Amino acid sequence: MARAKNEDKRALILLTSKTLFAQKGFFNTSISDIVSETGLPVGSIYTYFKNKEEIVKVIVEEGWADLHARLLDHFRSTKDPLEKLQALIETFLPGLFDDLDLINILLAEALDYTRIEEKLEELTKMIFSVLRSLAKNNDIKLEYSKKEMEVALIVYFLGILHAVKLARSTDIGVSIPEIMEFVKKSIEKTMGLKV
Amino acid sequence: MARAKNEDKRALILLTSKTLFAQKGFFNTSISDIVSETGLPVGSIYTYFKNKEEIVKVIVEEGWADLHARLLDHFRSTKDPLEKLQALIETFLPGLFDDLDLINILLAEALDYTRIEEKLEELTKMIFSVLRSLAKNNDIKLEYSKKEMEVALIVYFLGILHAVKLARSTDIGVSIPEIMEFVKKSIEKTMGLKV
Amino acid sequence: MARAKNEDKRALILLTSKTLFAQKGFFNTSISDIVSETGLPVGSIYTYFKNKEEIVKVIVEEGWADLHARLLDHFRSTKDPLEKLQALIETFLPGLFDDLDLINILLAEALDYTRIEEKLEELTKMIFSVLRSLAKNNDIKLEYSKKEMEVALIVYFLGILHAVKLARSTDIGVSIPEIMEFVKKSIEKTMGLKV
Amino acid sequence: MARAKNEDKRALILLTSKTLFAQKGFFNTSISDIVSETGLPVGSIYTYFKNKEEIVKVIVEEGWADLHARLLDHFRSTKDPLEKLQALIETFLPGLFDDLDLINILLAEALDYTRIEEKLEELTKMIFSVLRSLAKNNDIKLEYSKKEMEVALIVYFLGILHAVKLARSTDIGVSIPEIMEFVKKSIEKTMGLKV
DNA sequence: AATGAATGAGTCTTCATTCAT
DNA sequence: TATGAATGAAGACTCATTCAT
Repeated sequence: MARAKNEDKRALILLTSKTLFAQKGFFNTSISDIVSETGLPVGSIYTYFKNKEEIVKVIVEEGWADLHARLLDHFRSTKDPLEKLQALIETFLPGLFDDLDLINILLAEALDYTRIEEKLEELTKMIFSVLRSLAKNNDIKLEYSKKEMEVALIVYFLGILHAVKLARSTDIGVSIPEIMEFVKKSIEKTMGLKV
Repeated sequence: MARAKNEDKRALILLTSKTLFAQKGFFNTSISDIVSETGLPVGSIYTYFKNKEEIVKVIVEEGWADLHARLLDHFRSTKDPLEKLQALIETFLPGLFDDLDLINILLAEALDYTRIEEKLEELTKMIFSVLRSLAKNNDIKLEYSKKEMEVALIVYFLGILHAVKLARSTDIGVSIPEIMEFVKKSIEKTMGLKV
Repeated sequence: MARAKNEDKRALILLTSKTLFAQKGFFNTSISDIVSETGLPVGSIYTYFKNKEEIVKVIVEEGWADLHARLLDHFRSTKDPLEKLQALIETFLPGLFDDLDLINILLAEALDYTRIEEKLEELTKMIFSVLRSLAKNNDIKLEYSKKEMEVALIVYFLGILHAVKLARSTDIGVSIPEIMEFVKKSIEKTMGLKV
Repeated sequence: MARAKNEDKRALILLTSKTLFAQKGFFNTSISDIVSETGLPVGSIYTYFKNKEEIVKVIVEEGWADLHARLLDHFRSTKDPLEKLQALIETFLPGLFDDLDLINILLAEALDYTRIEEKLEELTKMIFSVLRSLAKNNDIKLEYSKKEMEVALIVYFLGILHAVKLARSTDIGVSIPEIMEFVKKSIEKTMGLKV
């Protein structure tokens, strides 16, 4: 009885807000902007979300969960660490780069709204374990300690995200394929193998 | 004298705003916060700056100019590219890392208020020319093209800044000295020499 | 059976609302508060009551009717005006004082939602007639005219209620037994007899 | 320099709000009502008061302080306790009754916004000391203990205020002069003297 | 009848900027 | 020039009530 909560509306609010937050920033996007853009009445925003802050939080949380799940899928589809690495580079990263809105939000506001450090740690661990297996399998002597790898991965990941963001929104003179190429070459150099 | 007093006020506004913007963000800092913190009357803020936006712009612009000048000073103090590189690593970077407030502002809001891409380009060019001389002087065959170096420098620079920011404000499990160490090692690996 | 269930719901709404209105006030109590506290669906509130206002009105109306009925019962149980007076003082007043929630609502909002003056008049008449019979029976010469008695009863009644309210909710330094004692002594003084 | 805060505006806001609060109640009076009625811009309300709640608090606080001061003046103007009592009855009470708006606010909302019990205690002490001197001077044996007097004064005061409120706003059948008369007679009875 | 999502007018409050003094 | 009161559009959010299911 009574109307059931409408999943489509929730999704519409999230999608619209994500675009707006990415374009204009969280603070420059008003609830009234979201209302105009979605065509929903103000009240409806609040039947689906406690407040404006919760909207960003959910965008980040669900966006990240999605990325994470996709990566896990790729990792589970093979045992070979090299294939895992390839999946990471050829499928996961481009997929992530497509979600520029999420990247924007993550880099701009996520710090205040979600534990970004936990997410980075999750990711770092997964990649580190792949690289280690890869090294083991191919008899590669890694020149970096665990801690060094950790630092490297964090710096790379944040750097790549930010570079992609700038690549799309400014005249930085660097393209996304070039960034992809850089990532690939770096890994190849570090691991001494072709991907 | 009166002039000096005015400069003091301007500087006070900039310093206070910088701290506040870095701590609470641009949008969560009100002019009235700046007024309370500086003890100046509201009107004064507007005799020194056109509006709130101009305050961030000046903070970023002057902050960057300062960094840039410091780097140039170091570069001019020697002809030896290795010494230049060392100055970069041992003086410039730590100096930059000390200005965490500026880093915070640059990464969070700068995009909207200043041409960060131009600044990155400036920096990239300087470093690139150092590395090239270094390679030439030491007969190192650089394995990266100019474009690749550009991409690499951008990714590294942004990644390092963001990592430092996170290192200070969250529990990311990575310290600034570790980040410094990573930078050094990366350069040594890439250039095949000790710094 | 189904009917009984409905009566239960209606009663639950009234009881819960009464507590909430007394605790937080009518305007600080939202329908949603009543919903949370009762566990009933919002819609149910509106199948039992036209709107929020009607809930207070019913609380006051039924609460008063109950008090009135109890008083009448006591009065009917005896012919002796002295016993009536005693019933009034020893049973009715303490009973009323126990319904602090009703007192709170009556004093705070009743004016807007119910004809409190009619209720006061009803009560005043009953008490006045008791006192008159008492005076007659005991050959007491009342020093107050009818009008004066009316004023006195109104002032006393309102003053007592408000004092009880304050006694319970603030640190007024006066207890309910002390108020009871004052009432008794006043009547004894006025009527020149022991109760 | 700059405009000085305008005492007239502050007074206008207080006066207007007092009337509105008394007429429609605190919760039924919106800031926007105050704005319409005063003709001031919204912002101005907030340059003079922190928020809506502060407006009531100030109304009550300043209103009470005024009453209190007036009473003190009367008390200081004479040493004779009988004259003090007369001042109380013939000047202070009528003055208070004229400020019906304040009475309304005091009885309706004061509990939540001001320590009404402290105010009652202040008043009670003053009156009690007058009555005691009076008793002493005239060799009257007071039949009430200090505590009893306290209770009596509280009940009387609250009862009178509430009765006056009802007398003005409803059809309670009792007039303010009649209430005044009752007060006078009660005191005369209790103290055994003419006022 | 029962339900609870839907609605949007209305709430209080903020705040960058202006301008009278 | 220095000041800080004045301004009002815009902000996020609430909530009694309705009505589709």
